[in-house]
Amino acid sequence: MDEKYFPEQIETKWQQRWNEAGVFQAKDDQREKFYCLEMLPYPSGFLHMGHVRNYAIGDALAWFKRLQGFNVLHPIGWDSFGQPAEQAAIKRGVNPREWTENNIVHMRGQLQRLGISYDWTREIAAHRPDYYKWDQWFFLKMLERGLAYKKVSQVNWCPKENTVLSNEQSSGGICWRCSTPVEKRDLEQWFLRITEYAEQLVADMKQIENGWPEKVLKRQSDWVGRSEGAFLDFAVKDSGDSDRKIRVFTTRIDTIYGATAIVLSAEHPLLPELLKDSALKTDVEAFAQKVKNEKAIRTDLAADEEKEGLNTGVLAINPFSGETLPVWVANYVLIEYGTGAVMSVPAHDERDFEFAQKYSLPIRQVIAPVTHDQVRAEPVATIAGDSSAEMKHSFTDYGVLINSGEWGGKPSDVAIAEMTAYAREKGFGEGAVTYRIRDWGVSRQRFWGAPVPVIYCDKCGMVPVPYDQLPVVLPQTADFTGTGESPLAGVPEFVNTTCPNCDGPARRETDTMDTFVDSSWYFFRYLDPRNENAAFDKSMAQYWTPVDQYIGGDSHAVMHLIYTRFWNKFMRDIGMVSFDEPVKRLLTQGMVTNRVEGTDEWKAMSKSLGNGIDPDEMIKAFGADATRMFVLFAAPVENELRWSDTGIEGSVRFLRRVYTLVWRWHERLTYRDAAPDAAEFSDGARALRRKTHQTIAKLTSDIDHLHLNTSVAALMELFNQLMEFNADPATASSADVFAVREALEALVVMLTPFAPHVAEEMWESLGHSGGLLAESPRWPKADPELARREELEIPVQVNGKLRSRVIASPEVSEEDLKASALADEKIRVLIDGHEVVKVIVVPRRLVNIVIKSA
RNA sequence: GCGAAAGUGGCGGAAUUGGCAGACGCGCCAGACUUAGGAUCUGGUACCGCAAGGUGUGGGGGUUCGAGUCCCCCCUUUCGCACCA
Repeated sequence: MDEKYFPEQIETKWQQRWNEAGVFQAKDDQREKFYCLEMLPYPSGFLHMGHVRNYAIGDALAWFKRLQGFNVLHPIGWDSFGQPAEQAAIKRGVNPREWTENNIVHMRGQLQRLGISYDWTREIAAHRPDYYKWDQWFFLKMLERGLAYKKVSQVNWCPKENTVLSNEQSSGGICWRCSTPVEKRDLEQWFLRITEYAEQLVADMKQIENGWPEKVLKRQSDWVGRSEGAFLDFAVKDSGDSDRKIRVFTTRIDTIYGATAIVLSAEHPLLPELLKDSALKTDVEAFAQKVKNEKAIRTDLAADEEKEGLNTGVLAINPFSGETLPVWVANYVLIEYGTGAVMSVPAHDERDFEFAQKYSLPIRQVIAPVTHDQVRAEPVATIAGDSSAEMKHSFTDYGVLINSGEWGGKPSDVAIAEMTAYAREKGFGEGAVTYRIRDWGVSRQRFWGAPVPVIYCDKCGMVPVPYDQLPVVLPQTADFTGTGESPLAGVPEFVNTTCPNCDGPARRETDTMDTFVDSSWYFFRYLDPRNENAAFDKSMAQYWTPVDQYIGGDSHAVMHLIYTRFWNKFMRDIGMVSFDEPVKRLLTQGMVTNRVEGTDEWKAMSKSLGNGIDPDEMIKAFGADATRMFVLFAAPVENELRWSDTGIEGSVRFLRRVYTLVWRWHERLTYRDAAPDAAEFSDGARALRRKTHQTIAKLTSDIDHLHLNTSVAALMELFNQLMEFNADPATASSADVFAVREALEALVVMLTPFAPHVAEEMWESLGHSGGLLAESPRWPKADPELARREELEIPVQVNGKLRSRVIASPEVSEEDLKASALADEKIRVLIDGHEVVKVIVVPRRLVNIVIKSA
């Protein structure tokens, strides 16, 4: 140990030692396991502060569990397929593979300089064939089970350049390069049937609701969009023969007597047939086309535009009331949801209300508000009773049915159940659940991804690549024109192949997979990263998974985190894992922001805003330990973290002061006397020991709950108390030395999750040269007896205001506490001459004396 | 527009879940040591007031012996959704 704290020296020294000893390698042993996982990074080339925060949080937990004796798995890898590599190829002519590999080398170095305790022997990278082979394997398994399929779907198409555009490239409905209006074009694309699992994705949330942030589950549940209601068939009234029906979906069957129209989406498949005999055929078709065109243009525009519609002249019959209703086409009915047709109930739906007002459709109230109490009576006043034309708003709450034939007088919930059953009985409807989630489109017309393992043969049609021919390896390079068509299509050696079925000439699929496929199951590969015969061994999964703690940004709240749940359920169904949910606890950490120069705005660090902070520079200037500790101390993990240069200096200052204190004591502490008798401890020493054990108790619980900022604060408090104790190593009694050793050792061990390098250094110099902190369970145990306060300062209030304090022992009886409060001099002055109405005594907490004011 | 969450010193944030508001750190002020200090150390630091004392957790009301914490209304900010029938 040097006299002065030189972070750089200490950090390289311990990084080397850890590496040589292989202490972070997870072993397959019998201990209780802890799987600590951080979202794997995209190898963009540079670590940013968001990464540092993510990994510092995970590492604190990993260290904590390791020091507690758990068998900890803490791995890292690279989400290395994806656009930026291909962009670099297009712009600068670099090979995506080289670009990616170089970035990995650089970022790995950065992570190592940060000293994150990863098991590097398990490192994986999505772009390597030994990894994406298993993407392809899973794809084929899904294909076998009918969960992967091909269907025509719309893509953005620039008619001038003849290319496919991504949503981003066609923002605003025009081509990003030539400003030509974008068309929607139909293209065959691969999909994974996530909708098959929609119900489970919602239902299984119960299993994780205690470990996942509520807001993430909320977003996922919105994303799945489960909605209970009913399908209802409205018979089309036409000249005679046919028994055509229009099926609608509704969640409010109880409002059906208020339906005054049926409204179809412009893309409704039945529309052409319905219009066959209509006099308005041409007009309606023109209108429908116009709506379709408008929809094609608005890709990401807000959808609160004017509602427009047109009466088709067709009539339909309300199956409950027998009433005849006009059938309209309108722009506000979505083909993607439900059945693409709705019954329009203006009185009880905002959109229908707006539409009805514009086109003077009748508005008929059929639900009356329930008046629970007087205060809630208000809605009645705003809605007319029988003359519904007076309604100024739609009334969308549940209530009691009126004007609804035999159902009148029934509450909504009862009516919904009964009417649904009735519809089913009579054969014109049934209860139904719809979901908003749609199947996962995984086709990408890109080079830098896992090729979809499928072959097309003129004779045999679509043929899956046989399992023993996996992986389908990406060619070394391709022609990166940036046209939006799959670059693989331009590589004949790749495309041309033979049919596995008939040996005839055949072509390979040239689409690659969405990178979210790679990240859906990667953390299972860490368990068994070199396995050549399976994605992972089942027994490994049995031991290590589910993940105990997953940490990452909340930008992945829906996409990645819902795909990975889906993937797990699929793996369960094919017998690879035995549980429903892959992640027990999830933390979505807050963003790291910095002031944008010249403004008052705090925004996520980025190159383009020029407000980035380079982790390497911080490590150089302050050390990895201080950088990590600051990031953990500055804010609660889930909050936004505003960068502060002076804040990080505070962290170095703290580490340096601890270091200096250890330096002062280390020679005295390396030899141990026998433990002194309890009676030998001075008041100060007992207070120090109390603080030590209180701090141990606090950290043991705080770190587990990832309250890392308060953990660091508690360590600072313990340190402050050590300074206050102010013993001199040269003259201290052996009891004092004992107390200091206990406090200092606890402080050093508990500092490890936040500043592991300097902690190891100090641990060694305190006489533990035999073994690394990293190697054995050294987390201290709190002794509740020592942590207990010997005396309490009990606040005394008069009428709820703090007036005095009395000293009492923790065991004091309520009676005695009351008596000493009433006897207190300051209190006596205040209550003198007043009637004491009541005295509230909260044991160990406070006394409140209620008096009548004179 | 709809929905959710959150508002505590100059700043980041504590507060055992209804019981001493402001832990810890940053910043700031004063002092010490220094040729010097943007190093280090010591002390101070919610607001008003010389003080006694009073006020104080976005604003207003309420429940309670007692409210940052619970309830109602309002304001502001942030996030999510965007015609989901």
